[in-house]
Amino acid sequence: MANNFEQRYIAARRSVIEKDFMHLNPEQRRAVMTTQGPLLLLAGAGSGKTTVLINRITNLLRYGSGSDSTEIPEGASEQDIELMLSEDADSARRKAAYEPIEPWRIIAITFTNKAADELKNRLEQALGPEARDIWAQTFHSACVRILRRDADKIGFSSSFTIYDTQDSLSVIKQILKAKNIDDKNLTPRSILSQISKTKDEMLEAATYLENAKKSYDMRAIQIGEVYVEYEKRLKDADAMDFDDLILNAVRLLQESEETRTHYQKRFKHVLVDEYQDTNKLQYLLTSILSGGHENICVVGDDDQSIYKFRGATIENILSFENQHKNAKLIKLEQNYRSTGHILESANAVIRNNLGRKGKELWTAADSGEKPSLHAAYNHDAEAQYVAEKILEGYSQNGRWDDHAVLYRLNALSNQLEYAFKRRGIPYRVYGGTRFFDRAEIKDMLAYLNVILNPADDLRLIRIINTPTRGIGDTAVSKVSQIAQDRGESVFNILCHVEDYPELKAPAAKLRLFVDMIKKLREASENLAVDNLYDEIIEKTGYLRALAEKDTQENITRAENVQELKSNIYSYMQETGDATLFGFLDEISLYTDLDNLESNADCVTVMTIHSSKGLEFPIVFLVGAEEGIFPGTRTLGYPAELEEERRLCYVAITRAKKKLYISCALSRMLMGKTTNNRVSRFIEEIPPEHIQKTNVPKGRNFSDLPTDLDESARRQAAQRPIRPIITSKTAQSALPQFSIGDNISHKSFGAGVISSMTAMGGDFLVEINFEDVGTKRLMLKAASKLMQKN
DNA sequence: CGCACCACAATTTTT
DNA sequence: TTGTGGTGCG
Repeated sequence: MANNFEQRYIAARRSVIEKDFMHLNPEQRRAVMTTQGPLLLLAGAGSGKTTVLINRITNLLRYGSGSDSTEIPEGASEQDIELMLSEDADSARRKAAYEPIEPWRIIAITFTNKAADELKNRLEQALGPEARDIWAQTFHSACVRILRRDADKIGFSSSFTIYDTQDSLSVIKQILKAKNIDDKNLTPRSILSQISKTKDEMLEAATYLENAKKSYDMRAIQIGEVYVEYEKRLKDADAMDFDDLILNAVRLLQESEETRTHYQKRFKHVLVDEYQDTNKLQYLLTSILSGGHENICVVGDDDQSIYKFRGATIENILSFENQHKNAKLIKLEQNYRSTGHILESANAVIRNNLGRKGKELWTAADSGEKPSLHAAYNHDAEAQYVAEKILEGYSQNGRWDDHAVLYRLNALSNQLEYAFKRRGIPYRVYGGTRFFDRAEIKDMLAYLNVILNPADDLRLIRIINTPTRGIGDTAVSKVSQIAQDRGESVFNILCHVEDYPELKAPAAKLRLFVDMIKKLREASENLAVDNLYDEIIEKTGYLRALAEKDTQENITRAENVQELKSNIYSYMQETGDATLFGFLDEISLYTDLDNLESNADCVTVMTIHSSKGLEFPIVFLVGAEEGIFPGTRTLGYPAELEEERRLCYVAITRAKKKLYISCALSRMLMGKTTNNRVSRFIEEIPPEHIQKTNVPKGRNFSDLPTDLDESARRQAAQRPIRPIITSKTAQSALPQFSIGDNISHKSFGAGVISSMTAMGGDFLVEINFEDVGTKRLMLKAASKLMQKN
């Protein structure tokens, strides 16, 4: 009897909760309502996994484990069941909740800031302000948060600094110099990547070196020696690199029981996005965090694992069910993104991989247009073909940003850019130097870092002669040598230059520099961050130095220096208690400012890798040739080939409505011309799903009759090139300014726009300034700093 | 110290 | 072919 009552209670509760999630498909709903224990969510491309994550968290907050718990509350009664089955939805809902989870007990981990932000925003949309208490963070920022609390337990201060990759590389370069290692096979990059791998294995530097010595591996010994020194220098500088953030967080959690139990008790639910991209360390972190309750939900797609080269191990997802007993597996296979033929093509390609869980995407949408394969005469003709198809698409729906062009190799972007420029197609290439990686930004941040912490030798040396103040390499290496020998910071040595006879020559200049830093430090105690920043610009003369030459390059740099200030502003606005430390901490892990300003109507041009997670109505996949995609390097290695195939799968599944695949009969790459066959991946698409045009039947393109080549060549040459756009089309991207406008610019003051020339989706504008004369600026960047009068 | 010239190498990338 | 980094000179 009691049993029967329990069952009815549970069923009633479940049906109440289910009503809230009827907008989801059955698998999605099952995922949302599975709240207990380990859950592996295999989410195919475009299957709505973020939606599931959001709804799952909603369910946890609202109903706790009500949807799948077998427990019932004490004192549950028949009346409760009746209430839950009644029309009174509000009361029913209240009754259905079973131990609802507080938002701060949930941690959702992503890889990129972009993904974390999207998650945060969507959570807040769905749940309101209480969503802010959910830890929705990247692996790295979550680890920083954990480390800032307890870093002293593992020998760092809680205000440790974070070295980015460039910082790490310059430390390694310094070490190589000091150790006099000059080996072409031991580049700083390769050493760093070995160090990174070693950290992923959780091997101490000393242990790594020992092992290397035991096996008489000369290369490893050298790397080991560098690694030991590298670790020492970072420790001395109270610094961690990106890998250390995860590694040290894991160590901290392993070594300190207090810390470990603190988080294990705190977090009742751990969710991990893009699980196929995790490495061993990240796996460890998530399993420690979820230790005890095992409420860990990982979402991923083994078919989209494309980051093996940076340590991601597909094993994590393939063996999740072994690592976690009682793990449940739910596959999301219904695709809401692409039309039928595109999906079938993707399925047909990925089916050839062996190392996968196995999924078949399907869609309720109609089959749509077939993907097409176009073989162009050469890379030039291919780019023209793409440009024409884009113009065609634009004329149909009046949007550029419906289009994306994807390629395997960055090197393929040149031809496209050229073709787009000639036709006035506005485009944006992703993946250039990022804002925070720009030298001028790193310089300004270095100043801020040094002001906060003068013992930061790395950053101090970076700016000691930037802008130039007559302190040369010899002076710098003397000072840092002294600092090394005496075990003091460079700044300390500089404070007492007079004590060192060998520094007599540059002493005056060094003292000037130290005094400046000291004054800025004093100023930092009283000034708000933005005013301090102005003071730095003033005292260092950074902008003045840039203004000495008004090259386009320097103008852009000056603008970037100003732009950083807007970051400071927005930080200050968002944070009640804005401090210099707070600002630096926030941006140390935030690297993709560029993405924020991408709302202009442009064609997107990028690598397949960076397209993961995005979608576009019309997608072009260029360079679909053997030797490029898959690349020559991968040919003999089945595992590598499978990764390339996954990459192809990612590319295909970006397309919503139309997919244009193209290849070139002959292509020049790195100065050499080659004739390649069509990519094997494309050949794997059965003819009923793909439309081939102009594709030769022979084994090799060079089998083609030459006259066909000739006519194709002539055709390509005679194709009319649209004049550079002067009219609305391109201007729709950048509408605010036109010739003759009176404007005022933050750095240059008042002026009049005298000319505008379209350039690759942007405009080169010439402005006559009252004070500083005529300058030529790129409008996109400049428009942020100026306004119409 | 800054600039010009030459050699050399060149998947994919986030934090 | 293109971009970068190192060297040597003014």
